[in-house]
Amino acid sequence: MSQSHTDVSAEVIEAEACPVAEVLDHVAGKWSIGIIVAAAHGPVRFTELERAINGISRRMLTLTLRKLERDGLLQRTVYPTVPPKVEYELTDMARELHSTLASLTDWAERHRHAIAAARAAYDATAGQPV
Amino acid sequence: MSQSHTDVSAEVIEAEACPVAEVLDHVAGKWSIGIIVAAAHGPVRFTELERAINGISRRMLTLTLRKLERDGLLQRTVYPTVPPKVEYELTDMARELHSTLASLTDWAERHRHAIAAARAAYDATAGQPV
DNA sequence: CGGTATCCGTTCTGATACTG
DNA sequence: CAGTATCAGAACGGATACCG
Repeated sequence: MSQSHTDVSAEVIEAEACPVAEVLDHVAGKWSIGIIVAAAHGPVRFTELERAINGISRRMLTLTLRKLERDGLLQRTVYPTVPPKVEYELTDMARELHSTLASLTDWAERHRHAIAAARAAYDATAGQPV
Repeated sequence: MSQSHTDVSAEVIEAEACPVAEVLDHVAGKWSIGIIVAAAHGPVRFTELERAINGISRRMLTLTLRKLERDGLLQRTVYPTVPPKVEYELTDMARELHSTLASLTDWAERHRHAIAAARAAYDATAGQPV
């Protein structure tokens, strides 16, 4: 990093954007948020998540779960019972993230329509339909 | 929405996660955040962004710029001067987002080490090195 | 200056099938 | 119940070259 701070902007990018981008890269997977939200109110089991998220494949659920676990956002607990039982619970860190995500949710909700409108306008103006 | 609230989780997902996921899908591109941050302190030109973000290709810059513009996050102004001049500026909506992103940045900074540690621990425990 | 077009490798996702 | 394995297709991202 820092190969010659010829201009200030570059520093801003490196100082602010990188950490977030890195985190978001892990949080912004197509399903991560859904899982964090679903696990926010307590430990959840694999199948519960599968049903709750509706649309996610077993594969993606597993992959996303692993990624979140690896990043220390999810704690995985295995109960060696006869029918296997595994519970996923948010770590403190993730719970904080969940709170933080709230303002983003809020922003998203508040501007959802504006975004949709902007998109429609853009498509109508720039990408003249066939 | 609401296809039969058999269980609460599903509703939470549909009510909260979807809009955010949708938004984050647009904001979480590898470069979107960088551009938003870089444009936060005023209108920027194409080339400025290209230099500021360092590592981005012309193609990705254009694509990301278009995406953000389409979503109404960026306003593109073309000055029909002899050497073409185009400026990109955050819309009010995007400026709000930028503020919101701050808490996420904060979270990321505060837990960066914890995440790295968790990852290292996970790799050491679960994915026994060759 | 500010793009667009094309090629190409990598990553992400989903569908399906099998297992401890 | 809670995964893992494999495969194929779509989307993403980078490099390069050309254009108004």
